[in-house]
Amino acid sequence: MEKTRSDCPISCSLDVFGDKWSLLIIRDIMLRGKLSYSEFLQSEEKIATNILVNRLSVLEAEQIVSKKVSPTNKSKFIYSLTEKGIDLLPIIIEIMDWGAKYNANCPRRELGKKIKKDKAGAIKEYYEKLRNQ
Amino acid sequence: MEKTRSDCPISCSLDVFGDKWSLLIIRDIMLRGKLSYSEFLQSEEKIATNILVNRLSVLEAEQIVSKKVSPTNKSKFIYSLTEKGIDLLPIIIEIMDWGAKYNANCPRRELGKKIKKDKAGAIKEYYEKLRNQ
DNA sequence: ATTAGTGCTTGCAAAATGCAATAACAAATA
DNA sequence: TATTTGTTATTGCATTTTGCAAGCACTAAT
Repeated sequence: MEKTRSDCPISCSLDVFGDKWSLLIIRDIMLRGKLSYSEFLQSEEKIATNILVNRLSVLEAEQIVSKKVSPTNKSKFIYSLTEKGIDLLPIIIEIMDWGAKYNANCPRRELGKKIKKDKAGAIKEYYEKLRNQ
Repeated sequence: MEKTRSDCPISCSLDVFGDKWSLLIIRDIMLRGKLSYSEFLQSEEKIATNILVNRLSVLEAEQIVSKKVSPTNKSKFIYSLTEKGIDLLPIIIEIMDWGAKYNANCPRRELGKKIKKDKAGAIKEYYEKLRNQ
């Protein structure tokens, strides 16, 4: 990494993923089963290719995602979460919960409803799901 | 607000605070008892004045913070968290926990240790503290 | 041999950020 | 009253990041 602004853990975290795109890529991998560059590009927020390349490389450098050649298609790369990346789950869940609570236009779907009913249970469930893949 | 990128609650949340500075201002109010423009300026990350003004106005427009004239000094403004702002607590806590876990140079202080030992308890405790002020 | 899929680069315009200086205003002080 | 200090905010300018469109390199499939 370049340089940190301070030794505050919040500041250090934001140095890594404090932007409008990084956590959306994490969301795609974590909650939507997306694995590849072209799948990330298709998300409804329409990330630009140069931003996507840049964020993936930062996330890889920070060891939040790992990049491997696809076993089924040698010209394709597969991105997956590392342990450090999986540990972003509670942050993602809390941001989702807050967003759903305060945006009338953000309907809670399956996971959103589960979070509202039993947040700790939802986190636990998804942790297990993520660790076993 | 301008326009949202999608109706995903994570995306909508990041539309509001997905940058390197907004959550640091929230941190200052929430965990460090800072109240005023000049106190925010003093934080070790050294936010620029134009960014600070801009973020405070966005946070106020989003009803995350409220701005009032100081009762003790009529030429001073006091910023405080609204209910919506207080609800950012779990996000702040999770980001702090992740940052402390994965940055060797980010020592856990009081709150950090409390989070590691009993995260749910720490959140509950700070919720009560924030609601009663 | 051509076409389609996949990941990535480049160029350029627009927007955001960083930095330094300074303004507007109120309160305190000389 | 005049001056200084404290507080919030603006401005100008350089730098960096982002957004967008086009295209490149390579592999796989037809």
